[in-house]
Amino acid sequence: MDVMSNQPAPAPSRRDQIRREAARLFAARGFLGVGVDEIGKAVGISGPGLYRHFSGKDAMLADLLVGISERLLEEGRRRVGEAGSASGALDALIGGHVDFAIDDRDLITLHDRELLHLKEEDRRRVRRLQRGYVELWVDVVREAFPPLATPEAAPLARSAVHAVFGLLNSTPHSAGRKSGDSERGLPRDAMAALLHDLAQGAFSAAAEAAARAERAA
Amino acid sequence: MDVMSNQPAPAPSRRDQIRREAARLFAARGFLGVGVDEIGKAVGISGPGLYRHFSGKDAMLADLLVGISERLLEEGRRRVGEAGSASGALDALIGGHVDFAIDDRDLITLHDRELLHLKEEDRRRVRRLQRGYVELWVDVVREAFPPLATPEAAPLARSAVHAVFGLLNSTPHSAGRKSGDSERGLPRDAMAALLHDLAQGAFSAAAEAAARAERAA
DNA sequence: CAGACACGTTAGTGAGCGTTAACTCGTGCT
DNA sequence: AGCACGAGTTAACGCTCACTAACGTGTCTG
Repeated sequence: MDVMSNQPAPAPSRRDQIRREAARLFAARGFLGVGVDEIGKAVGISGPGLYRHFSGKDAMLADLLVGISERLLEEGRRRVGEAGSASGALDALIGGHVDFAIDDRDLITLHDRELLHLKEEDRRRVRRLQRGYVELWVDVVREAFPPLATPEAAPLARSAVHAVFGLLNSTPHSAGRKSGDSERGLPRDAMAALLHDLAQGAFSAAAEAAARAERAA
Repeated sequence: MDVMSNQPAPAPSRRDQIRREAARLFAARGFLGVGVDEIGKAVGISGPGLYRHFSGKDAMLADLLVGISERLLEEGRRRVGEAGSASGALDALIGGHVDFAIDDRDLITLHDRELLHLKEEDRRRVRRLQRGYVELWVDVVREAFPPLATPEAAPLARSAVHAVFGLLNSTPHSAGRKSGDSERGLPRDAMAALLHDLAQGAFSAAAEAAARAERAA
């Protein structure tokens, strides 16, 4: 549990507080459904005091979405770089995404729900990061499953990756609210293991489908 | 393709027009992001003329969400009733959901994105229908995969069903806009076949995981 | 023909909301 | 002491938007 490496507790800045509460509220009621007064109240200041920390409501959302996308891509690249084999890299990618999906449920929700409320510039930035992340997965998956490596199977591999993202990001719909709680649903680690298995099962099925198509041609 | 049974072409009522355009707009920009004037303009009348057909903006969304949920549940029950075996029933369920996810992308998007903007009463109604649909799947899946039929595997089966929904509903993220178009992504039937295979692969993996857990106990 | 009625129109209203302005208060630096 | 500055406060502005009111108009129907 990493009890030894207790850094001096970075003292969550007000900016981070706002990030967390804004993410929670946006996930719960949608970007347009939350007023700035409400976000202010959630962090203990009221209303326009937020403008000392963010240039506007849009900027909060942009900060959140860019942040997630960057973290996902960086961490993904790091894990792939450290892996010894293609299947090991895929395992690492799946594991990282599962952790993220379970532990940062709010952000996962926002990630594909509120993209459209960004200003053109920020949206392009997030889209580029997301595309990079997808590419990373597609490359690894195709290397890990030879039948998907043929040129004809490329669109299939890409669609399979998108579908598996949908699978992994399903946690907001199937689990309870708090982590330490025994509400409806599986305990955290069992859920993580299940998602991991489901994702691998799906990719295996995609590979088999590609192999069948190859044989038929 | 059922060319013979051409009913007198029900002449899409204005109400249906509104449904379709509202679904499109809500899916594209979010319920709170589109104004009634915009919906009006999309169907050729302007602004408050909509109130002759719906009691309010909320009522349009409620109509859409209740409609999808009812159609999914009814069609699901029908298919399960007509199937000869548990695995046949699962196939039929998957096929039905895939068709729906691909052909009614807007509604699929709304289905889990805008539920929170419903009035308490409508939301409860939709939730009950959704729960019924999930139950239908869970029962069929557990019957089709014996390792999932044990009492201990029940939460696992439920989570797997939710995850597979996420997988099947991923089409809005991975396919182009129009059906007859050859934009990025797989052609419709290939996408349908792929999703079918991925879903079955995921369920098989869930069953194997449950079998492993059983053996370990 | 009369009038009921379905289906629209434009103008207006009241509420909510993001943002800005003007001002206050503590805190550290010179 | 004096002062710049970060961090908040309340008040107000301007705009959007769902919804209502009042009014028009063709179309069946008795």
